[in-house]
Amino acid sequence: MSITIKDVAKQAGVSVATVSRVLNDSSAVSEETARIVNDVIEQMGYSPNLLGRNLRRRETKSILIVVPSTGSFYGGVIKGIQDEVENDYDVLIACGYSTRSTELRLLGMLANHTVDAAVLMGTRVEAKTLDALSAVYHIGLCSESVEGSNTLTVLIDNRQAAYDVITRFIANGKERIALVTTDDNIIAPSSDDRLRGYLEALADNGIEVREEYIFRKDYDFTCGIEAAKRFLSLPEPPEAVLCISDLLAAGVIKEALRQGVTVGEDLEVCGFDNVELCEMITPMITTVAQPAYQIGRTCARSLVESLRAGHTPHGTIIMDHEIIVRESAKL
Amino acid sequence: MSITIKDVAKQAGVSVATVSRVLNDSSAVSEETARIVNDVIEQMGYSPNLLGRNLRRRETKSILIVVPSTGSFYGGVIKGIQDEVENDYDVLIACGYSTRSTELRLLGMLANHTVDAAVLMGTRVEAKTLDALSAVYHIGLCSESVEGSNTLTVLIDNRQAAYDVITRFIANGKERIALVTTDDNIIAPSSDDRLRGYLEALADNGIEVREEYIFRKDYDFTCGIEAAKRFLSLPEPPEAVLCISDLLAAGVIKEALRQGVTVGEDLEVCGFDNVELCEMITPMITTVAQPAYQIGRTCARSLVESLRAGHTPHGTIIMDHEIIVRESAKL
DNA sequence: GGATGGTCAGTAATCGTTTACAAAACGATA
DNA sequence: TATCGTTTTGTAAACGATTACTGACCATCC
Repeated sequence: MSITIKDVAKQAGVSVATVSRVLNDSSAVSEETARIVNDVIEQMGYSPNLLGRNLRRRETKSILIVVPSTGSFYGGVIKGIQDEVENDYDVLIACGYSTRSTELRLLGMLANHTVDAAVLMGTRVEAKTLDALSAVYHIGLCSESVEGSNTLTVLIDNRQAAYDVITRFIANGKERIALVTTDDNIIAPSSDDRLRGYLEALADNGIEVREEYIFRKDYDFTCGIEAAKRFLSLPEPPEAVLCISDLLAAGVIKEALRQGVTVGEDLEVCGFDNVELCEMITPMITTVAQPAYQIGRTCARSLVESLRAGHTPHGTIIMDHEIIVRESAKL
Repeated sequence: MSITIKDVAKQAGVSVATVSRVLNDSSAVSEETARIVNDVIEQMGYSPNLLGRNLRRRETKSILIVVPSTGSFYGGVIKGIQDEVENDYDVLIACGYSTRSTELRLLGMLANHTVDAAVLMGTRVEAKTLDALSAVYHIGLCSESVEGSNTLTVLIDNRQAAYDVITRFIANGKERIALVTTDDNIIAPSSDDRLRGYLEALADNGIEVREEYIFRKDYDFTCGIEAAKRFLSLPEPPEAVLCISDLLAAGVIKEALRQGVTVGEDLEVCGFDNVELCEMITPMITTVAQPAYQIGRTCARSLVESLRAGHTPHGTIIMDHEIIVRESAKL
């Protein structure tokens, strides 16, 4: 079938050990022999079977990224991880589809030695299970924490980010400020934190919270449309809206435009994540940017270091967020 | 270190062969023994080392998808592949970043037995190399062909799709019809086919081709903006534009709006791919939908079948496209 | 000339599984 | 009881690599 190290050895007239040495350190092998072996390898098109190698070495030099969906926010994080590990590790991506069983199945790749480490971007796995796993395996979370877990987590201060946006809305004279968020705080505890920031900012500025200004449903575009419909049908519609994702913001904007509301004037809209979409729609979306690339790199660095050091990584790393002002909100 | 089959065997007081049998067929093992072994496995939290297993079995039961970028068009194809192989294969995704060397490195996973098959969505690998690889390994292409290659390819008839759109434009009385495409026909031969369809449709309807109506640059949003700027500065600007991606269409629309042109009336714009973005921007984008999910499933099915049958798959499979009429073009 | 040391290469054990083959256990039959 | 089938189990050889250990070979030095 496939060409193995044995075939190369035979062809080159040396032992498999020598071939292996050429493949690796090549220190204790004469130049002449190395040349011959390399020629044979070249000529036969030999490529070492990583199963054999990894089994023996007890490591795979690859890391797994579990994304909840094939959406586009993750691109930055993935690139960051990729760049950080460069030639040291292969990066594989798998989709967990936000279901616990799929996620656990994927995390099983740690146990069965398919990968050396895993990065999750939001998960349905509970803190207890996660902590049990991350005590033994190298696991990192990006952008989304898990309430009560000590697993390595790299993310922004979501409470503060929301607090900042609301504060700026208020500084600009807005008082009727709404929030569009998700009711699924299992997979997105960040939305809880953002809600908290929203509430605290209002409280700190003596503005009372109006339950009708908080729309909770799901992450996506259509929910944004729904939210806008609700808000705009209110006797006193909000003057500003913070959405916990850019997709939601896009939905709000679309519906507002449809109803003839001037977004950026009559209604200010701020999103979250700074996905590419933000610059594509008219008006362009003002948003809170997460340093996705840096989050990825930082998480990967921790993972690789701990892999090298032979322990598992823990704790939370907070990265800086940034408010990017475009057209949909002046801020 | 990790728990192995030997540990389980010892603990259960049986041989490793018996444990292995319980793990697999479990046919020739008594119920009593099976129960004991399963209990021990459960209790010790044993999970078989896939490196050992795969090495022995000479297969990994996993397939690799190489995407050119982390963009969102691929979601559908990925889901299709995923669903088709369900519990039979793990699906791993890696990003080739449209560089030949990265792609080749990833395809090396076939040679080193990390995966059983690979799916590419557009590649920079040349036909010769690709054919050499696909003669030995299980490789499939989705959505983008490679000129002159016999590798299994699943895609729509891009020439026909463009032809259809242009024909409909003409039927609606448009004569000044532009095209926004890429000049990179290595990675996207589909754009060549679409160009051909555009030209043929014009020719078949006796409309002369105007070189200034063809904008060639790149795939993305900003190129769409550039294209619109060019078109709209022409003494006779086009009445309709076909863009070979939705992102380009979004760019064209954005710039047109900025210049006060009513998209869908003064200027009709049609995109390609039917990404989620289409419904998000105002006006919503009329586009050519590829049956991404079906493309993925079909490709995966071929791959799995040939894997089972022990040969490599070849040839081209054409799927139906569909024009989805929204607001940016009446068609 | 024999002891010493340094290079270079080979032998064989090992990583964790699966599985062909052999052997044991067991009940049934003569 | 001896024999014969059937289960059921164990032994050991793969799978393809790495690497500790050993030894061959050669040059150097006393």
